[in-house]
Parts: sequence; C-alpha cells; structure tokens
Amino acid sequence: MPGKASKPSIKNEFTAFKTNRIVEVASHLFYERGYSSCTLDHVAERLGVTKPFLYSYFKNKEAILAAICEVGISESLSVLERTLAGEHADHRALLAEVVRQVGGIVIDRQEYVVVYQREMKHLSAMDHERILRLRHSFDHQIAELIREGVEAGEFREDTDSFVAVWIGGLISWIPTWYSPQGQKSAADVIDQLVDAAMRLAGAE
Amino acid sequence: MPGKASKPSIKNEFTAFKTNRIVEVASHLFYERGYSSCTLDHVAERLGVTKPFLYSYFKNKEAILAAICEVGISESLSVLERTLAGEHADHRALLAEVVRQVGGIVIDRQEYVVVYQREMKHLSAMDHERILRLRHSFDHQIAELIREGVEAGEFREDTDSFVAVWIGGLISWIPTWYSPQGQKSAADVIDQLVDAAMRLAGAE
DNA sequence: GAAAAAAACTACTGGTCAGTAGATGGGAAT
DNA sequence: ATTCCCATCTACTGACCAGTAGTTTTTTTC
Repeated sequence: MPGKASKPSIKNEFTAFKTNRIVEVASHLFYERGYSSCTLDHVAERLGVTKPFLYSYFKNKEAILAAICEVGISESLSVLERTLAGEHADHRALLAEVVRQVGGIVIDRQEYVVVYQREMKHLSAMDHERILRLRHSFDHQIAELIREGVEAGEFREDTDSFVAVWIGGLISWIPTWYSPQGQKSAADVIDQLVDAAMRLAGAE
Repeated sequence: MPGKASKPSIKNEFTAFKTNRIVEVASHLFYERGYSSCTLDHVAERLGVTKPFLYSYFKNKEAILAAICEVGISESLSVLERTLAGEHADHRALLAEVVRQVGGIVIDRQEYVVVYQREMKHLSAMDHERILRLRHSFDHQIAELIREGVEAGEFREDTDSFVAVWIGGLISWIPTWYSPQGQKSAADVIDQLVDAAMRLAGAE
C-alpha cells in the first residue's frame, strides 16, 4: 500500500514495482473506460494476474484511484517547489520556468491528470481532502509568486493574484484536448502555454 | 425524445416539460454521483416516478446523458452566434461581449457543463461526434474573431489564433472550481474572465 | 358513462462486479 | 526431504442495475 516508507530492500522494491504497475495499468483503463465502468477484473487481466492479486496491494478499488489521483498533483507540486528553490533572474523568468516545468508534467502524466479531474468525486472524504490540500498549496504558491512579481514591478500593477487560478486552469485544461498524435508537438504546446501564462500575469 | 420538432400543442408542451425535468434532475444526480454510479431508479425516485416512466421519454440511459451534454454547448453556441450577429464598436468589444455572454451560460449551466466534460466518453459514437462538432464550431468561430481582430490591429500582432483554444479552456474550467456559495460572486468571476480573455488576445 | 387509448406502474430477469474464503504451489529454512 | 510460509489463484456470494413484459390506472373520445 502507498503511504508507508519502509526501509529499502529487494523485497520492498519488488512490492513497489508491482504497486506501480497496477497504478499505471489502472490509470490507463480508468482513462479509457471511466472509473465506475472499469472493473478490477479488467485491470487484473491486462496485468496478466487475477483480481485477488490487486487486493494484496491495495485495500480496495478506491485506494487505487487515490494513488492515481495523487501522481499528477504531487509531481507538479514537487517540481514547483524545486523550481522555486532554484536561482532565477527575476519573477518573470521564475514564473515562466515554473509553468514550463509543470506543463511538461501534466503532458507526461496526461492520463493521470484526466482521471484525477474526472473521478475525484469517487474518492473517500479523507483522500479527497488530502489531495485537495495539495492542489490548494499549488495555487497558493503561484498566487504568492504573482503577488511578489507585481510588487517588484515586473507584472502589470492591475494584476490580481487570482490569475493563479486562471493559470492553473490553463495547465489543467491541456490534457483534455492535447493528443501526442495531433499536429501540435508537446514542445509547441508548452511554448504557447508559457506565453499565455505570461500574458495573464501581465508580464509583457 | 429530444431532436424532433413537432408542431406546438398542449400535449407536446407537457411532454417537453417532462423531458426537461428528467434532464434537470438527471444532470444534478450525474453531477453528484457520476454517470455510471447513478442509477435510473435514483433519477426516477427523485422525480417521484418509476424507472419505466423514463423509458417512455428516452430510449435509454445514454440518451439522457446526450441530452444533458448538449445543453451547455448548444446554448453557448447560440449565444455566440447571436452576439456575433449584433452591432459592436470593434473586435475588442465583440470578443469581450462574447466571452461575457458565454461565461454567463457556463456559470448558469455549471452542472451540465461538468457532466459533459466528465462523462463525454460514455456517449455513443454518434452523439459524441455530433456534440464534438458543435464544440469545434465554437472554437473555430472564436479563432476567426481573433484573426480578424489581429488583422484590424486591435490585438497584438504576435497573437496566434490558437489562443481561441486557451480562451475556451478558461471558460470551460470555471465550472470545476466556481461555487455559487463561494466568496466570489458570479459577476466578479465573469469580469475577471473577460479581463483574462482580453489579455490572452493581447487586447490591452 | 362506456369503451378505447394513453400513461404510468409492479414485478421480474439476466448479467455484472466488488470483495472474500479457502485452496494451491513454489521457494526458503532446517 | 519435510515443514512452513508467502504469493497467488480458483471459485464463490450478495448486491446491484439496465432494460422489459405485462398489468393497472388515468385520460380522452364518443
């Protein structure tokens, strides 16, 4: 089960690997068929195992969903914090870099992000709240960055820090329309995303 | 069933009324519990009727979903076309007005829009395609408006008409976080939305 | 007001699925 | 080689639910 940090060992690595594979496969199938319509037998079949196998790694179906939902947001959050901790010329460059990094993650983790957005409501109250807190922390840190940038005179002075929510929306919206098979490359999309975020912040 | 335009009569009005009530109630319950987890018995119970009642107004469960999905997008489209047909000082004012109108609709029809976004994948191929066409028509008309505005020198010349997709995203994203009970009033949100859209278009 | 038509209901079915109890089999320890 | 243990499987259950057949109630028609 996720959430416990055991000391490393061959055995724990095996377990982590299997847990991970379950999450990967489940995410893909939940993405394709929707959480409620996708059966655990289906997930097991795709993994070449049987349903009780899943139950020795996850408490129940909802726990698998919770693990999926956490991937996109916790990776975004850690990349955000890593970027904020780094060196940057000014707030403009910092915002651009944060948006670029997080944009990269939501494109990489597209299916996880979509499942999270669509199926959030099926989480238990506890999981739901925990994940929402992560999300709020994200928005809050972006808002803070904007506020500081405005103060520093790098963003237009009439920029409300609430644009953090709009920027978050821009990012979250990508996975619903972007397709790796489409005409637009991931790099193009990210460049445009960064440009859009800078415009919203009034940085040009 | 929706989709047929019969001559008006008391009887048809009754039928339309009942069809409408089904869609309203179903939308609300699908919004709360998700499409697959919400049973028709549940919908019927909330309406104070029984399941077979629903089947005399809709072919099956999916047809109810299709009716719900169509509400937000077709209303948005009709308001878009009505606004485009009206008189406006310039492209700036036109874009602002379109975004304001459509923003109003997605806030009014919040639950319908969310159900559409979340449950789209459960539509039959035919319904799915039909509704996607409406959506594309919407994005296309906004893109055209941007293009004309850029040509007229009212929007920044380096504005790609693809910002239409970003603006669409901004609008579509609102129902996932806006709450009528929240601190921000609908009017505030719409004002900020319009401002954000203008920034994306490079109109300030 | 009786007969026909329409609208809604009762009661059911066939299939599905999350979750579980107990069997099985293969590797490690002695 | 025998015992034990752990991972995984086989086989099941109890609940649920979309959709339907056939009956009852209400409305319309004459």
